[in-house]
Amino acid sequence: MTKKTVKKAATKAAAPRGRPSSRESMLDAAEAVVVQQGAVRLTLDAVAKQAGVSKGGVMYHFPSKEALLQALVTRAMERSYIARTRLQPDSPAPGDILRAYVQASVGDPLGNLRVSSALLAVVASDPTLMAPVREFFSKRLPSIAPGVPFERAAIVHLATEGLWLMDLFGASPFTKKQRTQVVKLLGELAGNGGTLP
Amino acid sequence: MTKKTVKKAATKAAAPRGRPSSRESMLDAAEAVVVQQGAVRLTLDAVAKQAGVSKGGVMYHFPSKEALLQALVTRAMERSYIARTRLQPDSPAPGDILRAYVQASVGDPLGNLRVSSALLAVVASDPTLMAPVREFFSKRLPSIAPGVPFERAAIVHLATEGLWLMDLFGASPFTKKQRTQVVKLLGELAGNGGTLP
DNA sequence: TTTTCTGTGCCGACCAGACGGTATAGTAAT
DNA sequence: ATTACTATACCGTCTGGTCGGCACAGAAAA
Repeated sequence: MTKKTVKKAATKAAAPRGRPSSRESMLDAAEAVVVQQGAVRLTLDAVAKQAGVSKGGVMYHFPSKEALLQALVTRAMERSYIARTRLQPDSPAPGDILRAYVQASVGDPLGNLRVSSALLAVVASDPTLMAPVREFFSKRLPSIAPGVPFERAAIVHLATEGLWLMDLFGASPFTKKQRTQVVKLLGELAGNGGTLP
Repeated sequence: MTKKTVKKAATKAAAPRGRPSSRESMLDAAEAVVVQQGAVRLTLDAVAKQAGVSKGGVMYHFPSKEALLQALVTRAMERSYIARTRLQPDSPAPGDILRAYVQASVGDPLGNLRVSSALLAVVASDPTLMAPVREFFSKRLPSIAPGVPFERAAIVHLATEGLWLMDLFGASPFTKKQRTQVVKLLGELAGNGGTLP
């Protein structure tokens, strides 16, 4: 019945003290459940099963489901922030940060699927938990496009989010080639040089 | 003893002619529940309560929850389509349809909130039901922008969806003034004349 | 006209299972 | 012994779904 797996031994030693890997793997499991079964089936049992632990194990790390959702949204924002800043040059020219944001948002569809799944689960379960996300979103645009004209930054930002949305719904109307083309154009528009055909 | 005559054709071309009241009001109730409480709380009981009927009454019109979700997504697409085509001129010039789409997507935030809530409930509950929506989305862009260069149409389309997403999350980074400015710019870009600052 | 029949629309009680959460006993390593 | 973690059992509530029945409209029969 219950398979006692010992697979967590891998990262335990490598991980710095204080941040055990099982917690992270449970968050991974939660995202996987959302991707595979939908947000309403994100239950503690489902997370436990997916993570290969018991429900008690999940409850130990997350005292309530709300705590799980909160951790989910926190990690999603962290990842989103990290993915963006990692691509940033040390001394950015105007448009560089915006371009890094575009790349981070569309460059890793699978990673972004996880982020969006986490957010999806949160809006679906408890919209009030989205407050920090709202703030995160609201502050993003201003911080993202120094030296870029407002309208240009706004359009690039919105279009990037739109592409993200399409991925979330799996409803992109673009072929691979078209998508590449659009992404390239977004990158050019992020700099001040690009123009629209 | 209730003989269930199979005469009841499912939600096909059944136009809401004869009975606009109950069924529609239940769908309204479902959307209201999602808006107010989140998609996971979209239960048959909640819909019944919101609509002021009993659960049995809901089950009479929608034999299963899946049927309810399906009706929800169908109506959402219909509304979205209607809202767009209503703004269309009789003999559209290049860019007119695209501009009508922008206006429809951005002009009625409250109506769009209902549409997006319905879709949100569906992705959350059963992602597989989104298939028709995907098709709807995929066919929209090509049909929307005849005579407009692909890249331009793509950017306008994506940015509009992005704005829609921001509204859905209640996370618009724009002030009212800025939003108006962006919408205006989108309208200009929809025609072939607009340029980016 | 009055009575009987029939189908529609809805109700309320109920069920089996799933849900979030609690309590507790256990293991392995420090 | 303490700490860090896991597993099992259980509880009260909620879930989607079933079922028998009620009210009422209109058609049919008297």
